Amino acid sequence: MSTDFGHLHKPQHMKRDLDIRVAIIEDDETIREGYAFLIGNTSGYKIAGAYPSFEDAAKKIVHDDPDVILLDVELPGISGVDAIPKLKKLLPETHILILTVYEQETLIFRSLGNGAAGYLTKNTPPEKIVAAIHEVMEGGGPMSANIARMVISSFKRNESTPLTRRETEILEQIATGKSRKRIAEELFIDLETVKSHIKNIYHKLNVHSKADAIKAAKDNKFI
Amino acid sequence: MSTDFGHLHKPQHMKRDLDIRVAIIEDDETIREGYAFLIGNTSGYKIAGAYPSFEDAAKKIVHDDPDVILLDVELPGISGVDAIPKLKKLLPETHILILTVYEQETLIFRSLGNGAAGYLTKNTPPEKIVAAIHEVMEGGGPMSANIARMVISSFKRNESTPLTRRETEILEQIATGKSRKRIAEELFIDLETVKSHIKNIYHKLNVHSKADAIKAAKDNKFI
DNA sequence: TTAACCCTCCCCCACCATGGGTTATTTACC
DNA sequence: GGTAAATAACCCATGGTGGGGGAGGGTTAA
Repeated sequence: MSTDFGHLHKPQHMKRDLDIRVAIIEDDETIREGYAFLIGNTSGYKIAGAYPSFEDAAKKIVHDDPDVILLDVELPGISGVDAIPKLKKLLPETHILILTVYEQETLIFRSLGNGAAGYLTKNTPPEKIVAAIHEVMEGGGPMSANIARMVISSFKRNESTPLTRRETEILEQIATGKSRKRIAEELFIDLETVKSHIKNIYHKLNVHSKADAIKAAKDNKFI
Repeated sequence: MSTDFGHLHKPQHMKRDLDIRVAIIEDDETIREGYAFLIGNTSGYKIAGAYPSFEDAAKKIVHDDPDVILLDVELPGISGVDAIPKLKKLLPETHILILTVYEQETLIFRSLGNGAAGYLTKNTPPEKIVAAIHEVMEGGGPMSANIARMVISSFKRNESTPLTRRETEILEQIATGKSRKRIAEELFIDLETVKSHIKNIYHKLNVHSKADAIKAAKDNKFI
């Protein structure tokens, strides 16, 4: 099942300790073999294994012992996103690099949340894929430009919030689960003042509950 | 106050519409002039202005009209982080690229939250700085490798959570401000079951309130 | 100097949620 | 066949939430 082009260009018995061992989990055979050929023929890199699904990988990947896994997010059987924690359990020291056509926010953030070290789209040129493998080995976090843009904008607050500074502050406190009383104490204001602010927040956001206010504010990046 | 090396290598009247206009806000004169020289002498790029502080920039930057601003986070007077929203207000279409020696998480996340389009450390080689300017113009989000690593790991969940899947799910719902009753309805389970899960969560996290549970879980990246 | 906005505080009301104790069942995976 | 997880039930006392109104003092900008 595994594919190894390492012997094509250099003797394994000499350099295998220095080579970065790369595994590929990708259901499309053409793409899988293409990456394997690319990486296997790059000096300093070696294919440790190539598998069409997580189920296939699970049987051999611990023995193949890769340093970096290139992982597709859409796989037959268990999805790539859900495979991440399972792979981390099998190989805790191995870096997982997502390589996929998908650019949906949920897939990106679920992948990174599950422990992926980087996220590349498949239009990434070969030399950048190799550079990204090197980068994860150095502790970096390689991302395609559009992925990086989405990741960065996920941090960005909405500048045109209808909430005042105090209202934003209080809504942030509410979102941490604190009671109005505790918020009042920590901000050194009266409970009645907190209640007034909350009423104003609810009016501005057109909601009638804590949960709806938090959701509206998060959706609009007011907090 | 502004520095312009554009005339050194090409006629402004011909190519100025095609050049990317770059401004620099950096208090260290040597560094500021160095970047200005680098960028001004790169084909396709032009220095629109170079200023030692936000206060100096504020007077002229709207007239200088840059496409990209290179911004230091530590400046005399108003800090670079706090200058970001003010610059965005003056020039809403302009991309802000942080260029700094600081790698503290709070500075990074506050910068990105305030609307920075990218974050580079000052050990970035000149050609990568120029590439990053190009990348923000294309809608990307350039980051130094170590910055990207910090950003990605901020998404990463803790795999060794003491909470079960259901407990994690319920604590996430609590963190959105929903009541136990509403959580029960949305998960199609009894209110008493939700209460049981919450009691177990509190025991495992050694807390005695909603707010403390949310804080403990967020601090440890259980949610 | 008004008006607008923000932050602050006060009263009223009805209703619902929270924290904690204990025990017990069913399901599912080693 | 045992352990862990998810489910549910009963008890208790306490506290918080949402919404109605009004009102004073501060700043800022037209």
